[in-house]
Amino acid sequence: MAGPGHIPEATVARLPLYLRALDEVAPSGQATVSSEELADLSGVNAAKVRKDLSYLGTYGTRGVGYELDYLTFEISRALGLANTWPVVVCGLGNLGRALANHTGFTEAGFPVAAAVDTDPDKIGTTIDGVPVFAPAELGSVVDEFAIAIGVIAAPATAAQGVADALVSAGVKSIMSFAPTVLVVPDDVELRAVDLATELQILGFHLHRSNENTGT
Amino acid sequence: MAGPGHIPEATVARLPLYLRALDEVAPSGQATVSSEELADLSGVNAAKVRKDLSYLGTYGTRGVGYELDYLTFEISRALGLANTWPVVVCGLGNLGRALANHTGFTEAGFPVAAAVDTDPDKIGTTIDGVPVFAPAELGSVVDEFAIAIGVIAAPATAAQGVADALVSAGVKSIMSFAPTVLVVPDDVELRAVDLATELQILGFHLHRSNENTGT
DNA sequence: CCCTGTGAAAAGGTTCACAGCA
DNA sequence: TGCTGTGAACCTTTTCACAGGG
Repeated sequence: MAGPGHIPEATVARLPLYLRALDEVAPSGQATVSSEELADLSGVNAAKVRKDLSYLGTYGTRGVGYELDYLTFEISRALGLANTWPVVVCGLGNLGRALANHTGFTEAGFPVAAAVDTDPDKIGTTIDGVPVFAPAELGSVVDEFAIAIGVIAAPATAAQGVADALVSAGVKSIMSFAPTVLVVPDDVELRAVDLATELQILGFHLHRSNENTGT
Repeated sequence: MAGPGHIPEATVARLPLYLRALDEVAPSGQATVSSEELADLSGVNAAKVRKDLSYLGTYGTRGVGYELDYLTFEISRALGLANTWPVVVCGLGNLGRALANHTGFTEAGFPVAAAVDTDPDKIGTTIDGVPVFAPAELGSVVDEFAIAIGVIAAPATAAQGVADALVSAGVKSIMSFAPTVLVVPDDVELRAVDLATELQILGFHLHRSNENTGT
């Protein structure tokens, strides 16, 4: 037995890819997968796959590969997917509504249990099966639905206030789509996804290759 | 003069943050910003800011800071924001519609010029001012609207086909929200944003801290 | 004295290459 | 022979610490 002493962040970020790859292999009925097969399906290289999996402990068989069921179980466990983690979506603009209704969340074990918005017309109603509450109710919502993760889809100007409210309510994990820097305590895990930033990074490369088309 | 010999990827990914920080400082009317101020506003540390900016060439004044207007201009230029890059959104499910209507894209210089969907009821209509075309029309859409970036919001099963079509049409930058690995030629820049994966990464840390709450 | 610019050190992550077990 | 597990080399990124100009 080799316990997962400490798993590097970069590895953690790839574990979901491996899990997806394993799901794709599963229907084939094969009992084992090689690191190369996993690598192809997850878009990384085989050496990296092996090193990543070695951090979970040693689950492969030399000359054979990894047992599919067992590996799936171990990765799921490392990711905490034995539990389901209820999510509250904060802000029901275009993006917020799409997220509240996003089937991929529930499928991955993160059901959207509640939403919060400032619009009086929405408060008290149900949107796509998700009950909508006022911001002031956030604390009790977190308790009642055992919210583990807050998703911030509010405008940039409101985002820090929402983050503060989530933190006060005891939420330790936040995923933000607001195009602004959020400040949270050290013990709160924050992941920021900024769509405009992503496009600007693509823009950099577009611009670069246009420049190099000269000379 | 020190030309931007080669800018590391990690730096490129932070340039949009600095730009946003500069926008926040602008209303104050101050003429210069220090690396520390920029650092606070963009959530990184000051040494990193200085090193990053040094890759663009040297624009700061010792003892004073960076001239706000000039720095804004230089970062914008490095990111290619002098141009606007029209975007096509492929797939008008929940997420696709939200993206097509996302004001942040246009504001950042990436107008959504067109959308593509398989639904005959949507083809030929206009959704939030964005004309919708059939997948088969993608080639001509890319030409007509001078599309620079393809955003894939189609289901996982359709995503690779959409990517192939975009590549055939000559698109060199793709942003994908589909929860699957996409294969594209080396000269095509691909950024994948997987929402379920992001939540799973948060789940890992939730799980970890729960474990450590014992003993 | 203040704040930038940058070598040098440290940390983190990736790739290589091969030993070792089935 | 086949494929895992892993030390070692390598590369990227971050951080430190301070020289140097305003």
